[in-house]
Amino acid sequence: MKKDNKPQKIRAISINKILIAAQDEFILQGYKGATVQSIADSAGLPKANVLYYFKNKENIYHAVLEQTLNMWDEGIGDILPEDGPKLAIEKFIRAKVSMSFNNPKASKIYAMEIIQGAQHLKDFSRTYLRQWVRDKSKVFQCWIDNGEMHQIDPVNLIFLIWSSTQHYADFDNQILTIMNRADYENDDIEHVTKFLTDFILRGCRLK
Amino acid sequence: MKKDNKPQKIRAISINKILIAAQDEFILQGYKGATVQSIADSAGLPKANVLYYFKNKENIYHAVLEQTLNMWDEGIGDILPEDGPKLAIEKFIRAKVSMSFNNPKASKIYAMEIIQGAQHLKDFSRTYLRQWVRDKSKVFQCWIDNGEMHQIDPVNLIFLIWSSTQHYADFDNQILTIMNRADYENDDIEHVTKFLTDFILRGCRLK
DNA sequence: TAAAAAACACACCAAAAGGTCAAGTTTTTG
DNA sequence: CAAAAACTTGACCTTTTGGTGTGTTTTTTA
Repeated sequence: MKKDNKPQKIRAISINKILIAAQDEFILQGYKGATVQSIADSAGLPKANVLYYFKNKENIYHAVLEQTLNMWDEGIGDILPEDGPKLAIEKFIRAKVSMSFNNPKASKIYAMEIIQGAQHLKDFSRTYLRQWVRDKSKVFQCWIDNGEMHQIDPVNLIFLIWSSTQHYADFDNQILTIMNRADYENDDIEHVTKFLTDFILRGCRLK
Repeated sequence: MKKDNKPQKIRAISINKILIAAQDEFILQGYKGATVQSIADSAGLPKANVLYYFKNKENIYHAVLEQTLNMWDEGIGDILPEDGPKLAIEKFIRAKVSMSFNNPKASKIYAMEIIQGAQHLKDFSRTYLRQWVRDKSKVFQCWIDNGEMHQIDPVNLIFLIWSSTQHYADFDNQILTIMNRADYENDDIEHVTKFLTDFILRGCRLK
């Protein structure tokens, strides 16, 4: 007799367990290094059961990646013309730092995928991301033209904000080791957000 | 009959071919995904020959990593008290950007290692890197105390410089795709160096 | 509550991959 | 120039792993 899981939810629960386990394994072992068996163990299911929900390993990876992209998309924040440069940048940085601290795993999966050649993300970069950068660059350029903001290359500014915020997720191991700490604490988000916001606003001569 | 390779250099040449091939394979396929056979193929040697020079795959990886760390070490630049904050930061950024554009592969190997938990680099981080950050932080702190520099958290400043410079190596695929370009060009190094130097110096109120 | 659908799980298989061996060939050395 | 050392390589062995097949149990549905 089984525990009375809400009916019709077994599938969703199992898939979720698998995806969480798979994310961990893919980060720690890489795509090839993560075995279906290790994912199954980590999810607390027999291997055959994992392959019952996902036809093969490739599909598991795709599902993890899709989940990651959704998160990326949600967490990206936005840059709205009506906010003006100062508020927009503040919001953007806050959103990205928040993402990094609250969802480091998504950031890592994404980073590894790009570093390894972006095989599965070429389309995403070529279409969605490229357009996003162009759109937001245009917003920055407007502010510059209006004299609301110092002359700064918007594209490289975006890259700088992405990299400096994601660093706290992707390189958390290194950062914690250097600071001789076991884990991030609540204060850290605020501290980093404040540091980056102040620094970058000054970089933009907005402070 | 063989080509007259400089005598006694066969070993050095073969090992070098293997390490170059291995670096590529490890980046593209990850540790587990890179096979001894694929490394051998890429190096133009039979598998058994590769295993003659390196007892096993683990050893190949260690050699690649060691090479990477040496490069990291050479390319890190330095932060000298006598340079004063402005020049020191300029030099530091220039060195790191140069590293990123001229040796992106080393940066990628390093990044993947850290993201995956820094299994092989824990010692390096715990000893060398931690001390480096502490030493250089102290230098920054002196400048701050002397009023030569705005009050800024030196540790996070170092992280920001590391991340924003390495981004151009680790994420080159994404950057190029977004900018709709096939490769970096010579101008890019200068452009990025200038952008980052100006921006970060402003962030430090040194400009 | 009985039939159908979904979920579970053991045993097995074929391919891939790490690594060994032994028999050669080339190069160095005394 | 002969013996030793270094190098080269195909064949082979063992383990791992992705994936399948088949039968059983649980859950849903009518």
